[in-house]
Amino acid sequence: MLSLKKYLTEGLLQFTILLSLIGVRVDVDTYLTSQLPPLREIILGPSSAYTQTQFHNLRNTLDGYGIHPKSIDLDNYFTARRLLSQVRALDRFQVPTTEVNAWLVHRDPEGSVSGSQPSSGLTLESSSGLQDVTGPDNGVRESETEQGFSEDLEDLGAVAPPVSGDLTKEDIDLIDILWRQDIDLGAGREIFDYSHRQKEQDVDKDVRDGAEQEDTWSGEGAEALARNLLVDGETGESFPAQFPADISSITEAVPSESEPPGLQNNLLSPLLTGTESPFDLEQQWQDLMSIMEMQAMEVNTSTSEILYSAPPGDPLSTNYSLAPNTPINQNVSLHQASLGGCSQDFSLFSPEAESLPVAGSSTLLPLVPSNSTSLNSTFGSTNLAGLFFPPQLNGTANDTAGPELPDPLGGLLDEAMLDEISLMDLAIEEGFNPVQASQLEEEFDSDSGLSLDSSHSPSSLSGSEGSSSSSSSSSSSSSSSSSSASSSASSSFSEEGAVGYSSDSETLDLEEAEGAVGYQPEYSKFCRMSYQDPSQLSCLPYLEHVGHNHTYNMAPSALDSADLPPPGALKKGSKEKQADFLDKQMSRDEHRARAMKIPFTNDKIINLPVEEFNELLSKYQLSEAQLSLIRDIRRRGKNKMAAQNCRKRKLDTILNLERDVEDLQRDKARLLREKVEFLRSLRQMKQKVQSLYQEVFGRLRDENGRPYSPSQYALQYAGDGSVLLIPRTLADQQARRQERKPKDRRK
DNA sequence: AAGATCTGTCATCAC
DNA sequence: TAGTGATGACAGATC
Repeated sequence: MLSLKKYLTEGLLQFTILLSLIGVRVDVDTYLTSQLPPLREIILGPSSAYTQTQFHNLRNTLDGYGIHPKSIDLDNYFTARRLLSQVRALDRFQVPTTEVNAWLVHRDPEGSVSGSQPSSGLTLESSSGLQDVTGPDNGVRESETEQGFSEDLEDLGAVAPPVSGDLTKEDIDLIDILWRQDIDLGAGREIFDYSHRQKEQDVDKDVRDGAEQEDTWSGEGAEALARNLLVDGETGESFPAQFPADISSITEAVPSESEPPGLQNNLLSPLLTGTESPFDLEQQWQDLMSIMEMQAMEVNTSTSEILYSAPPGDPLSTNYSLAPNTPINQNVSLHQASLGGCSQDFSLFSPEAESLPVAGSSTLLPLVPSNSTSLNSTFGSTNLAGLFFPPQLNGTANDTAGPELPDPLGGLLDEAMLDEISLMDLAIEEGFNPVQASQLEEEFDSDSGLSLDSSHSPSSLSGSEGSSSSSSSSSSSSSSSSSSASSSASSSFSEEGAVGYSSDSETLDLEEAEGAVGYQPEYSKFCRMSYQDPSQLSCLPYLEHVGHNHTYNMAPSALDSADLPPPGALKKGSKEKQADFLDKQMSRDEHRARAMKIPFTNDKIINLPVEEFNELLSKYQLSEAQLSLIRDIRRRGKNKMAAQNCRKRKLDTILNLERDVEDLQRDKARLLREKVEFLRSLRQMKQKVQSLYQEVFGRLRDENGRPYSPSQYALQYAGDGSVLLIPRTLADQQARRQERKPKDRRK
């Protein structure tokens, strides 16, 4: 059951991730439910995170009755609906339960939705607009899929500058990989270079086809987005560009000096696309959770901090205190809040600019992460503002962190991240080999253990041994089984006197044997294993250099037919040479048998069954010395073959172990690569959630229509699933409590 | 000639 | 108990 689960999970997850990366939504949940209900339990388990999110309350609220009676107008309705859709879409972050208890959002009178966006509110219904967003996103994702993987593979073999004297080169390589991943996730230096961004924007624009230009974004919003959307040069990922100007009045509520690069404006959210979203976060999240469940790695926080501490303020380096399956309610109860002017009905989570925190005319909310302690609060019941607005509060923001974003999912991803990190730790501790990663690159999609042999040096053992025991190479526990199988094969071979461990000789390919230059044991072993069969010996002239030719069991007659030229070719003088040659070919026991005039061959002496052997002895009148010699010959002969079998078995065991090690290293490299991808996805999800928070918070208005200051208020997920706007001080207190709880639990 | 490797043999144990 | 297989150890042969 467990193995089946692992197998299915691995395969389906990889396939699903691949599909999702190329823009195809795969509803695994539906598939599993409709077609293979047991598989759902097998793969996901009864407590799976695939539990459908309940949006009933949300929908009910949306469909007419949840709108604040004081602000019932179409714009507000659409705005509210859009925001709620975004909240709904949080489900794809695999937040188990989502409800909206209340929706007390005021429409800011002066806020003109249609003012800056002609198609006010229509963006919600504009499928074309959404698709236009997903279109380039697909391109981005595809490119990321290709470049990302290749880059990861390149990174796996990359050489990083020495970090610590205690670290090995492989450790450094791994750290470098992760560090590059952080950069890829939006921390590129290009963010701070506006001219450079302009170039990349141009390139990005060129990439986009004309269809996109026809979308509903063709107005200011689209241009703004185009100006600010950057595509990572390496990964193809989009990340926010810092907008130098064009900051709306809403930004006054937020200190601009701590703003992260990037704008939140003009972000068409994939969350609004519903099931059409190419970037199915739910899917990825579920995949991630399944993978992590499968891996069940040990948590190692300390090492993880080392691993992810390279980029300052890296969300990955923060502490996560919430279990992955912790219920996270997304009920949006924006009590006492008014919805600000939706001057632009942009969306939050454009795949292209998912990390754009603030938009031109929208609220500019700083997303620079502060010290990690503010991120320790759990997602479910603590201060969200502590996650999103730490800079204003404690002033410890690191401006250089720029794209390093706070971690709205920090708590949510706590254990998951730790598990993943621990996996990385394990990989590092066990000495992940970049060379193996490069090998992995060559056989990226190949799990065949045999392919690895191609990368071995000619002097490697595997050249010939890979073929010698290929039948048992795929099994990790094949040492004993292969030995027994080979023994059985040898028994069938023993009729002709070759009671050898003959698996090698039976499976060895001549070409492969030729390729096994430098490993003479295999040659000689092949010779040994087959020398009892004269035909095999004679057909292998290249084995002549092996001087060991102990035709121990071979009768002189057999040697005649096997090793000597045809009788017609013999000259008179060569008979003596032939006799000498035969004498040399004979073993000591054969010489002794000949000297003692044993009337039958050593082959019979050795290989006959006991009954036949005794019967044979009874046929002749043999002296005591002859009988003793015969028994010694039989004993030595059998022991010789036993020794051969023993050595062969020992060698096979070693080879199987070697192969198992290779397989494990390959699996480790694969898991490591998957982890890197998962971390990337996690980062993206965090950025999206963070953007959503900013959007929601930035649109809140008090009774006077003024935006709430992020330094004074914060959004908080309550335990019942509602989202509350609470004073900052209260939120901080709760955050501290949440920090203590996990510590107490650990104690 | 020395070292490595292969092979046969012996001793021993276990079945 | 004898026969047989497995295996460590040793020594000789060969490269």
